[in-house]
This record gives sequence, C-alpha cells and structure tokens, in this order.
Amino acid sequence: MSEQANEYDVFAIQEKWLPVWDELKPFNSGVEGDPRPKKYVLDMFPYPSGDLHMGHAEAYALGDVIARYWAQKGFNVMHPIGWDSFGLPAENAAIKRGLDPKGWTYDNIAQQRASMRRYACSFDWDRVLVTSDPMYYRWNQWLFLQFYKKGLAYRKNSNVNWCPSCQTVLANEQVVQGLCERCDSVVTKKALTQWYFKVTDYADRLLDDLDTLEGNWPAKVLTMQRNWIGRSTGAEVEFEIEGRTAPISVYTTRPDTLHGATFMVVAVDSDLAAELASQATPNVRQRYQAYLEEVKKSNDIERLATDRKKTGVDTGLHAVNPINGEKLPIWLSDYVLADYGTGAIMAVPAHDDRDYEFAKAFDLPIRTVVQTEEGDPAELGKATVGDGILVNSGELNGLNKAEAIDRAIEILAARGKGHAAKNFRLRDWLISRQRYWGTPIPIIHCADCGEVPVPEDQLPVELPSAAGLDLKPKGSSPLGAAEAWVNVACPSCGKPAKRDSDTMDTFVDSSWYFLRYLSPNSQTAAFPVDAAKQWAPVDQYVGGVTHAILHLLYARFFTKVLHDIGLVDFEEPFTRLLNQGMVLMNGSAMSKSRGNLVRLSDQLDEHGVDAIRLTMAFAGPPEDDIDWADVSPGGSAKFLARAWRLAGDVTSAPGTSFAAGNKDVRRLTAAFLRDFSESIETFKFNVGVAKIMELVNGLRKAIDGEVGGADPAVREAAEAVAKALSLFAPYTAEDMWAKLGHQPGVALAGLPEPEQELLVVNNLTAVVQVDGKLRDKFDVSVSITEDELRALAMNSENVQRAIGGREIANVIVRAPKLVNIATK
RNA sequence: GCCGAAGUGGCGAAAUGGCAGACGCGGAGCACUCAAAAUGCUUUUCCGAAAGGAGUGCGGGUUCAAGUCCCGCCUUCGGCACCA
Repeated sequence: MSEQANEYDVFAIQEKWLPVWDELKPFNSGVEGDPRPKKYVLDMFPYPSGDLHMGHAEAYALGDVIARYWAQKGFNVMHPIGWDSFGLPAENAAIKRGLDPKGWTYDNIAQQRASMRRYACSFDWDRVLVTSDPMYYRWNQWLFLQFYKKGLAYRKNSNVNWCPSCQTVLANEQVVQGLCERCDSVVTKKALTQWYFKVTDYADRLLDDLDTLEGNWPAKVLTMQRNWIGRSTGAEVEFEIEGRTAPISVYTTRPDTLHGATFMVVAVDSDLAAELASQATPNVRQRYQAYLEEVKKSNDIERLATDRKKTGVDTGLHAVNPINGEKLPIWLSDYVLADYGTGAIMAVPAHDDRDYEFAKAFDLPIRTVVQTEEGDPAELGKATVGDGILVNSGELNGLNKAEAIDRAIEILAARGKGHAAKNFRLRDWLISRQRYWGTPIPIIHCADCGEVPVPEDQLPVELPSAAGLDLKPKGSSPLGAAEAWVNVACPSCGKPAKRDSDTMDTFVDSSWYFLRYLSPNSQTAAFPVDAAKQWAPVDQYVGGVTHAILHLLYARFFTKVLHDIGLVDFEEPFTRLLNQGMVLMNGSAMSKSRGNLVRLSDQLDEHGVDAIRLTMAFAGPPEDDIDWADVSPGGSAKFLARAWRLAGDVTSAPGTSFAAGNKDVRRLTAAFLRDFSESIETFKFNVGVAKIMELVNGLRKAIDGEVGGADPAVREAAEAVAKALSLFAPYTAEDMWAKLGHQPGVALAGLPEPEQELLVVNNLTAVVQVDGKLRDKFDVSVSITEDELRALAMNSENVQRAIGGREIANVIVRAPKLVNIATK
C-alpha cells in the first residue's frame, strides 16, 4: 500500500469524483416510472453578478443538506437550479465596462455553473433555466397576457416612486426607508403612466392563507407579510360638501368617534384636492399651488421625519358630518396619503395623534368623545386612542369602543351615509421598468385601437440586440430608440403602431420559475399542468430572509392567479420555508469597501469544498448569521480526515452481516441513526454534524480498543458515517464509500432506519437531588421500581450528608431517572 | 413610537420543565519523534489547594424541580413607521 492511500488529500479526491458523478448523474429527477415518493426541494436561484460568494456557499450548502437527506431517505428529489439573469446590475455593469449585458450575464452564469459543479451541489443539471433566455421570458409575456385578459394587468397614470440615479420607477417594495433598495439614492415621486398587476384583488387571500403556512414558514416572515399587507377594518363615511353635488367619502377605523370629528383633511396631492382648490377663493388657490409645489419637492426622507411639523391649507370649504349635521372645515395637507383609503379623512383630534398635532398646529377644536383610562386629551396634551366609554356622542353615549363602532355603522347604513369597509396597506404592483435588460411588455400601442396585446402565436417579443442602443438611464426605455423593433403594424388594424418599450420588473420572472423547472425547455407551454399536479408545490424552499416580502409575496400572488385560471391545483407555492442567515466577517456584512471580503474561491482552495460546506452547516442554527471569524474551516478539515481514516481501518468485507457485531457499537449506530434524522428534519444541521462527530469518536475508540477493525459493527458504523457525511461532505463520503469496498454512489446508498431492538435501553443513570441539587448518581435498570429507587437514594452517604439532619418534607421519585428530596 | 425575536463558558453553540455547557474552536498537559509537523490521549464554566460554593441579562413568581413556564425591567437585533 502506498503512503498516499492513507493520506487524506481533499484536492485529489475532488478531482477523482467529479467526473464520476458527471457520468452517474445521481440526482436526475422525473425519470419515467420512478416509484419513489416525490420531494421538491428548491434553492432560491442566484443573480449572476459574478462568481459565487460566501453567501451562496452557505445557502447552497444548507439547501443541499436537505435535498441530499431526502434522497438518502428514499425520495425522488427534484432539486433544480437556474439563473435570475435579467435586471439592473447586468445593465449597470455593462454600461460601466462598455459591454453587452447579455455577454456579461452569460459569462457569469458559466462561471457560477462551474463553481456549483465543483461545490458538488446535488442539482439536476438537466433542469436548468435562465430567465433572460427568450425561451423563458416568452412565458413571462404569455402570463402577462393571461393576466391582462383577466383585468389583472392594467395601465394607469399616477405618482410613482422614481429613482433619479437608476432613472427608473420602483415598486413600493423596492423603496427602503425612502431610499432606492439598489443604489440608496433618495427616491422621489414622478407622474407616469405605468403597468400594474392588481395584487390588491388578492389582498384578503394573501393575508388569510398565511395561516395555512403557520409552523412551516418562519414566524418572522409570516409577520412581515401580514404587516406588509396591512389589512384594517372600519367604515367609509359620506360627508355632503357645500357647493358640490357629490359627497366626499372618507375611510376611518374609528366610526365610533364620528361625533368627535372637528375638521376634514384631504391629501394635498390628490385629484380631489385640485378640484376643491378650483372651487375655492383665488387666495386659497394660490396658497394651495405654493403648498403643493413645496410638498412635491420634498421626498420620503423628509416626509418620514418623526418630529416634522404638520402643515396644511384651509380651503374655506365645509363638509357636513352625517351623524350630527355639524359643519366641518376642509383642510388640505400632506399628512393624509392620496393613495390610501379615499385620500380624505375625518379628523378626530381628541383620539388620533396625527389629527391632534394638526389641530394644535392650526388651533382647531378638540372634542373628547371617548372617556378612557388614560385620562382626558385636554389635560394630557395628547390624543387618547384606547378603549373607553362614549360621551358627547348622542345615541352612542355609554357604549364602549367596539359597540359604538358597530352602532355607528348601523346608523350610517340606515341613513345611506356609510358602510363597513376595509383597506390595505398593500398597493398594486408596479411592473414597468424603463430599462433594456428585461422582458419586453407584449403590448402594441395603436393610435386607433389603443392597447393591443401581441397575439400569443407571435411570442416571444424578443429583445433587440443592445448594439447601437444607449443603455444609459435617461428616464425612458432604451428600447424606444430601437426603430426597427419598436415600429410595427397594429395586429388589430394593420396601421403603423409602436411596441410598448418598457420591460418587466424582474420579480415577474421569479414569481413562477419554480413551475418552469418542470419542463424548462418546453416550447408549447409555460409549464406542464400534469407534472405541476405531481411535483408542485415546492415541499421545501430555501433562501435568504431578504426576500421575505417582495419575492415571496409576488410568487404567492402568481400562484393564486394561476390557480384561478385553472393551471395549478394549489394556492400556496412553497409549503415549507427555511431562511438561512448571512455570512459576516468580523461582525458586519462582507464588502470590498469595508475590506472584510472573504473570497469563496480562496477558502475552497485552502480548505477544500467539503470543509467549507461542513463549516457552513456546523457553525450554528441555519437561520443565524455566521461570522467567518468565529468558525474554523481548518477544524472541519481535520474532522473530515479523521472520519475518512476510519474507512481504512475497517477490515471486514463489504456485505458482511452486521447482526453478529459488537452490541455496544451497534447501539451507538442505532441511536445515531435516530438522532441524526431528527436533527436534519428539524433543521438542526449543526446538531446533526455533532452527532456524526460523536459516532466518529466512539468508532475510533472501538477500533483502537478491544472491538477492533474487523468487527461487523465497526463496518456498520463506518458506513453510517459515510452516508450521513454525504449530506455535508460529498467528496469525503464518496471516497470513504470506495475505501469501504463499494461502487460509487454513497449519496443514494440510503440512510437506514435504526433497528428498534438496538434502541431499547436496559440500564441508565438515575440522579438524586436534594433540594434540586445533584448529590448522587446510580446505574440502575430501567425497570427499577419507585420504592427500590427511593431506598437506593435514601441509603446514599452523599445524600444523607446533604440532608444533614434536616426534616424531609417531600420525596419525589420519577423512576427510573430521578429522585428529588425536598427538606424543610 | 408600534410589532416581533433573542440574551448560556475565552469563542461558535447544545439542552421533550428533571445531571447546564453535548459537539467543536481556542488554551493547557502527555504520548509518538533526534526534533517538528501530523496523529492519538487527558484536561479546560467560574471561585477554591480541597471539601465545597456560585452560575444561563436583571428583579420577582409558579413548581419537589426553571436556561426552559408566568409577571415586570434592561440590552441587542430585525420588521413597520403620518396607512386615519
């Protein structure tokens, strides 16, 4: 035997097994007639911004543990991968380097793909998709047209979030603290005609169905989604307006406080405000114009400042309170949002903080109508918002808040002045982007026919070449300048018309990609309906919590629409969700500018793939962040070598029956198999790794001790180590498997169920406590009786010394494990 | 401000209400070696020579028994934030 055969050389075994796996394709799924039960395990697909980084390494290591676990457990696991390859970074990088976004993107994909292969992810390489392929985005367009037919895709003009740096609009979800999520520029507003998806039609279902995910999704994500959708209930109330035929409707969650309304406020940037101003005096009109200018100039950062003074303009007009006929002055202000509720509110300063501040700022009356435990607003100097008893409120007097809300709605309904209503924080999804590198919107604008959908048999509307186009952001889509592309005949009347030159938000791409994996190359359908029934929804989704709102909400929305169209038979796309944490370095996110960037390729070159993957899994609970400064890939490599060496010490032949093996070692293996499976299924990968380490330690002792390497139980244990290790360290595991005399394929060798009789415990350690403190231990039979155990405890010298002559108050015996003696 | 989660050795972390600190990193010691590396073994919560005592952010409570359950704080992190 050569020296090398006993040397663990990670790099040599990586080279050795990769080509073998390429040949074997152990993880191909969807083979005709496969009898195994299915499991769809999905990792969030990467954006090809360069080579894989440490964050990818963690996410894919953890996703792979799950996928490989179910494969070992005998499931037909589908575990595909693809690239979310449209989007701004490609375009920005391309502009910066003077390249074609396409070339840049596909070069990066090739690099990531090679890295994933080396990283030994258990992906099904026959199911790959790339969203910037016309073959993929053709179906974005097709789905857009289905949405359009259902009235779920529509165009409207409104003030949209505008990033002056990216020169494009942003969905609400892409504005973080008033800043562009991509580039941190201050987001401004701009009036534009844009395409929207009508997510709000699904708001109730998106909210209510979160209950079905309870326990299977992280509670944090469910909370974030609930907050984001933000359903509130209350009433719409109609106020007659002097000098206006139509009444103004306001939304309130507190119709009980209707008698406390002392003025009305209309969002200054709403159409309604413009109309009211036009009826006001020239003086008011002038002040409105000036105020509106000022408000439009301010951005969200300023708007959100908490100590901001309330501002506004009095229209001089009046509304009539439908519950008591009082005349209320109508003000215009920016503290009321134009796009929530009706864009107008009834102000109850005594019982709403914002209204209170406004009333104080402009010296408007404050009338208490709810007596709460907090006290009276007039004395407190602030609004009271809690429950209480209604006063100064006519027929509502004496009721509590909930009763008064119901009663007020009844009264309003009876008079035809209002009704119960609900509202959502969620807004419709703005999907138009004025950029090149995305899915063209399949609509043609015709002077005569208006919006004309591109006929489905003319899809895809392919992106023209970027050559000759100015991709620099300038506020309108670069595609508008592609003359040959943009000018077409109207499909309806044949006259000259123009293509819509905007592209879709890339979140459209990722809202249904999990279905496309079922037939990534299909030319005839977005996805096969029958296969979707079999494979979908995704059993286990793995990805970062950064997508807790955006991506997951949109994918849930798409799924519900697809369900309603009859294309899928389920309503939630991802049955279980695991959010892995981030990889940090010295306490903060890695970045070049911070100078704390750890390069994945360097780590892999230094420690090997297996050690890095194992480190990711062993560092802690998967949802926690990993600080790379706190973990030890070197330690992982050492452990792997230790485990690997075991295989060389097994001298029995493969196929040897384990039954005659050493019982203690067999029990060790059986307990391991039980605990390991539980650890993995509950996502305690770090504990699972610890269990392997324990088995390896025990096995080392057995081999070096009296049991010896020839005992069949030692083979049984070593094979269990190899199989379990294959989830974390596929190369090491495969090489162990070969050294143990097997054909390649440890990944599918199967983790056996533990033999029940080996799990039966005959003896254990009973503990004796005195006043809750440990004083003695005994090895006892599990069948020991309470009396026997009590006697054993009372006879112990240690126990007697601890009691020290005090009177015994109580003796708790929990045979066979514990005795607790309480003294007085 | 509102909502939520989390606080355990020098460090990453374990622990169905029942032996706190599994498993590792780091440290210390020993064996092998001319020596080192590698490997193996021992040890490592704190105070104490030991006996023993203390100990899971702080203060209470429930319980024979609390890291775990309840109440009140503190700190950190995350989400939302003029949504009427």
